[in-house]
Amino acid sequence: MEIPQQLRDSGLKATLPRLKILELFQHSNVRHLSAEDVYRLLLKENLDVGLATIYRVLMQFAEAKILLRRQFEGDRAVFEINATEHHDHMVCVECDKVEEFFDSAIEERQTLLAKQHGFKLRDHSLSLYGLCKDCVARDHAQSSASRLQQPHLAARMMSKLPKHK
Amino acid sequence: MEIPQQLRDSGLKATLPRLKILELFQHSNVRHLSAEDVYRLLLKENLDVGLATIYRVLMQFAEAKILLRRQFEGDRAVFEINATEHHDHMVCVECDKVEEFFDSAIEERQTLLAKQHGFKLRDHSLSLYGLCKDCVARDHAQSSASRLQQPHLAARMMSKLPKHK
DNA sequence: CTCCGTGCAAAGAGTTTGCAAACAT
DNA sequence: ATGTTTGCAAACTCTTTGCACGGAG
Repeated sequence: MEIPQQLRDSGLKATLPRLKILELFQHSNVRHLSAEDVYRLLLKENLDVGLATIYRVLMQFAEAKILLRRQFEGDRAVFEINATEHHDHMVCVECDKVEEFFDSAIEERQTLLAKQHGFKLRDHSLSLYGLCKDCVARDHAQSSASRLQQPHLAARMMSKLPKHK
Repeated sequence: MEIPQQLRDSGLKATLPRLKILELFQHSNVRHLSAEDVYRLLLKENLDVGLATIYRVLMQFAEAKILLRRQFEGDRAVFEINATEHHDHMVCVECDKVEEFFDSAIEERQTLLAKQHGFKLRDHSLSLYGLCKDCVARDHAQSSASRLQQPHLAARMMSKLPKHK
């Protein structure tokens, strides 16, 4: 669907900040972005947007179901585009990378358990926290090569951006 | 185990605020409390504690594994005593009540999925959000008895405390 | 007596809101 | 033209921290 149309369907005018933000989520290779991530990426493109606007737009997009808001451990919320099937997440506690997964067995158990408790399920969130494949490998390499003084061998996709908090 | 002993084992002196807070978690019929919940409950007992102290104590208890910190949807963290087996939560989006559940099938799938992704699992959190049995019943009663002008029929265990946020 | 722990006030991080100017339609 | 949207600054919420006093061991 055309992007401007997608916006109009939600009663939102097709403004530059909104178009750019949506574009980011559709084309960035990082699917999960925080308000600040979006802010910095737009500044990089010399877009003069305020952080407040980004929060507002993200909120509107989430209400319009264009984006999904996710709250992993910690304080910052991240957003992802709502185009794929429902899924849960594995979050790397070292590089913050987010992987998605889906398991119908777990989904079914959840539904069943809710029913057993007389609970009317509306939403659920499952997140696994740990070390991703890359970080396990890197950590292992480091402990072997011992005294390389923490090379901090890359990995963060949002490269330069200081790991806030 | 004696409470003061439990504290000393963690290198914490047995002070009044710490004793009272621990006592709260051990004897309150509400297992999940936020810093502010604790604050208000202590004030009710005419305990003159600062909110900052509560945050500090909760943090120390969480580090000492006496309490577990949980972050459900939204911004406030809640704590519960770490005395029972691992479990996950169903959180009522209407009355904020928290129910606990455990399902070994889900646990096993999680472990398996992590392994398949080369992910070194360290922690995980699963929360179901929806309406608890009581709220479903109350909502249903209301829509039948129609115009009773929102009786707000009870339910919140933390009674008088205004629903912060 | 000696630190550890406390209350208070102030700082911090992330997010939201009020407002006048700028923009989409 | 007109109702929306924006950027800025200030407000807000939850949490953490600095500091001097007070209490535990």
